[in-house]
Amino acid sequence: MQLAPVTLTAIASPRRREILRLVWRQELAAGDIHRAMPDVTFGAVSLQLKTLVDAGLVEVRTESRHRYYRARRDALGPAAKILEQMWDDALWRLKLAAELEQSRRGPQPTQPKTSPRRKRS
Amino acid sequence: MQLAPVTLTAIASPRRREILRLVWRQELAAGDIHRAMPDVTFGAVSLQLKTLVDAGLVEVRTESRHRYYRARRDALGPAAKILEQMWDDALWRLKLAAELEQSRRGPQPTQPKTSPRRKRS
DNA sequence: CAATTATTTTAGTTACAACTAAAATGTCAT
DNA sequence: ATGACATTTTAGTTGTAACTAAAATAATTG
Repeated sequence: MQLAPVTLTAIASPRRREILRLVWRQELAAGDIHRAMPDVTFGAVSLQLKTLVDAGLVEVRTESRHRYYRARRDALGPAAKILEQMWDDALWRLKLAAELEQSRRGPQPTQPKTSPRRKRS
Repeated sequence: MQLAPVTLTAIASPRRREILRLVWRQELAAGDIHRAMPDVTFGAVSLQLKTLVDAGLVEVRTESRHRYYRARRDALGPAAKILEQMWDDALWRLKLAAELEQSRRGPQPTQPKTSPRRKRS
């Protein structure tokens, strides 16, 4: 399989990666996708979906009034791994942050926030 | 190893991919790199080099008047494979094109290029 | 048919990446 | 120091990606 340059530009956009993540393992209607990202208009989401479809990275199925989108994971080839890894890493970091937050509330913070010096002079 | 989003935007640019290819397996001075892409100014190349260095994808070594650049293949992680594959594919296509060209000069073309007409008028 | 829902498309705005030309910086030789 | 070379940095231009608001399309329901 050949990885087109358009694939690289497609996954370089955070917004499109967000969409890809949503439809990675399940079909979602355009409206569902928009509901998951309320900071942009429906039109914006629709345009990005079109970009992804044109790049061959997402497939669409029309059913009655709805249009269901789903990632074509195979078409992404080696890029699929990169995305999954990025998402895993992000989860990992979130988890770490949450644990840190937790411990900050608890009895003894394991690490002072800044200036690790014990004492000077 | 964590693959930063900046890596994706870095390799999404054809110009930066061109540079990465040049310094993939050898050090090159900024001037050498510029000489290999005469369609842009030296300044433009220098800016892209800076972008690549800032993204951590290229390292630089200063020696006397020159600055030598080289790809950090390990820092690219899974993206390295993608790039190499793209370049291999491009070579592959070039090779096919060359063979086609060759056979066009030879006795029997295996495939007419377009419009199989023998002669006009 | 009209009204409702789901989505796309158009036209226009804005932010930014990639570039150029020119000035600035740094390094070596004389 | 002066000049030549190698490169970076600055300031300004331009093309385009990402967006918004609104109009257009399309399917469904009463």
